[in-house]
Amino acid sequence: MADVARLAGVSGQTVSRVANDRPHVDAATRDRVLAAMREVGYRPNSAARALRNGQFRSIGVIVFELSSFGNTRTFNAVSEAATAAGYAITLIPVLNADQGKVTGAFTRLQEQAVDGVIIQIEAHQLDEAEIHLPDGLPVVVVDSNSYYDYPVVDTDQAQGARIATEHLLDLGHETVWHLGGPPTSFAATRRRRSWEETLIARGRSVPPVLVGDWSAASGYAVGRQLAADPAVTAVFAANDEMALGLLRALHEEGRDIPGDVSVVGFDDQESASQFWPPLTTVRQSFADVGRQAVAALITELDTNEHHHQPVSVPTELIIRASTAPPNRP
Amino acid sequence: MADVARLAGVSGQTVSRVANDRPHVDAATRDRVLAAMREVGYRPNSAARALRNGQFRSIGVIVFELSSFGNTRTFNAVSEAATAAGYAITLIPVLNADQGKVTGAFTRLQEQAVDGVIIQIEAHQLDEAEIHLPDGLPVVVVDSNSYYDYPVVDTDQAQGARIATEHLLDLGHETVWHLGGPPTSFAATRRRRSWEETLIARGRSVPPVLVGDWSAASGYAVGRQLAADPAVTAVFAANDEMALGLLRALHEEGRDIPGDVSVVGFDDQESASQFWPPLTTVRQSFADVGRQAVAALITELDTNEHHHQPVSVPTELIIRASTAPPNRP
DNA sequence: GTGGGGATTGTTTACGTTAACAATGCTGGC
DNA sequence: GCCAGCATTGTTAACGTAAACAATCCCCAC
Repeated sequence: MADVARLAGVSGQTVSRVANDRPHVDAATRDRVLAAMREVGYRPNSAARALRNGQFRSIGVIVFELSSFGNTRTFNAVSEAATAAGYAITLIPVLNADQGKVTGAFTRLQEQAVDGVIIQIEAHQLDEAEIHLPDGLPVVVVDSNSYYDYPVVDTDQAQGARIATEHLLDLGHETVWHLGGPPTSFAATRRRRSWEETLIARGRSVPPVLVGDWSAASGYAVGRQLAADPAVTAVFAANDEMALGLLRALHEEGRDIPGDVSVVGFDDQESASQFWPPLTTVRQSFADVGRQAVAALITELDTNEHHHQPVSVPTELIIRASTAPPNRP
Repeated sequence: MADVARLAGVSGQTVSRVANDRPHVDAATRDRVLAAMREVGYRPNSAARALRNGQFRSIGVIVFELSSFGNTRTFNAVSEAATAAGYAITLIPVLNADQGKVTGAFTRLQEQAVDGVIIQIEAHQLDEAEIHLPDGLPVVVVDSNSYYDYPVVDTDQAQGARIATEHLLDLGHETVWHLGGPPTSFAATRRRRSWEETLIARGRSVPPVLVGDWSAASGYAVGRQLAADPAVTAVFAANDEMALGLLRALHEEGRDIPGDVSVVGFDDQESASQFWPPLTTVRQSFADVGRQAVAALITELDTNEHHHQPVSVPTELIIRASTAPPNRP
């Protein structure tokens, strides 16, 4: 900056004004400074800026398990939205989400001088008492329970599970089995509960829940039980991956899909349309969740006030070839 | 920091020494300072640190298309490795990789005061002439061609394609068709070339290449042609997603896998083992690529010298149920 | 012609940290 | 007992930027 000032024959302050597009700079002077900047290859040093202004134009993101499909997609949307809003993204991945790790991640983010934090970790893994946030560091929580003292953004899990279950019932199935996600997941819990409530509301029997861990392999393992049971004619899988494993188990057992068994997934991951058969599933908009989370955080940053209404992003049923009315014997 | 110093009755310098675990601090004093830190909730301000030290302990990552499987996995590994090494990750996603965007991403990273950059964009999308790096900002390129003036880390695409093709030939197939990735991708190009070279080395005919865009949907679209051609008995798909679409096309055409047609994929994404049938595929270790990239960058940071040998991470053939010897008519 | 007021530019200072140097006190060998 | 030398602690200055304030200068209304 000093070089630029010298070259342009102005003070550092004027360079600063030009760099920040502030008024009160003569057009000729501005051009001179801009030319000098180009010549010197001047880039403002954001460390100094951050130090001076007390903010970094940077958003910290704490993610647990970037490997899973949904988390990745959401993170992707968050990063795009943040970038579009002129914020950089500082990522802290947390491998095994225990208290210490999460708290440590927070500590690191504080040190990184981020302006706000988006936590993308299922909330029950957090113990509020354990996490000490500095006052004034805005936080938005994604994919979690909503009793937190922070704004929460999430897919409307209940609605998604309901339309999936109702779709199968409307096709004429007597009841719907459920291949659930891990009980440690709030999303899984809410999908399971909504499925159950939907069945009860329609006066149907509620079959026992089979539980996987989101992975296709677990869907296969659990799916073998479902495939072997001729009473099963309709299954709602808590995500597409497990549905994929279930499809394989049904194929192996020689059961026709959707002739013998209808399957609905959840996510609408890109390849779901290419499963065999193409999967009927609940599309959730990770992109919207990410965008909304960033929007909520930026609102907090700008206005400095929480608004605690949780944001629920609706889902949409995508009907493909894996569901059909049951074969009447 | 001033508060801590006052509370502990020492100077700021001593607090700094404690914070950085420097010697020359009395044990009693250290404890007093630590207690004061806890009481005040002191966290060092990394902006000031960065300003003072000229480095941020932060690595910038430029990623094109975080949505694709491989990129995401690699990025994930990069973030974990960097975190383990005590570096934070600053992500700049680039949506549509044109020159301007990439250059802009660089600019932003420079402003973010990162210590080094990992570029995870296929290199042919970059035009070296267009990119002006400040001297001394170390760069490592992932997944790209290797004629760059930066260290390059990538999966050994040629070896992977070779073992896939040889596996099919060894099973007794006359030749191997190829469902290739987009020609704009270096990885796709190298896989295609290696497949071709392997066929030629064995004196086999080289069928025309069919090209997809990595997506399962494109694999299906292209796969329909392959499925309709009875001469096709073995296909090497350039990634698992396209293989999934191909499997669907073969199922639709009523062709038995692996009885009529054998299929090999590339990636070994998690669900490949649950495809129908479970997919024989080439496993590439994105985790290794990410770790190596970080290691190379940190070496550069520490020693301040390039070492230009490209790093090639080997692949491994995972044999499952989608490949078998051809049916002899 | 004169003074007020706005536009433009410069000067000073502070942000929080740490390197370099200075100062103090203590230990031990002669 | 005295001084060298080391351990401990404090003081000063600087990193690059921008806010606050000060200083010019020019234009225009009277």
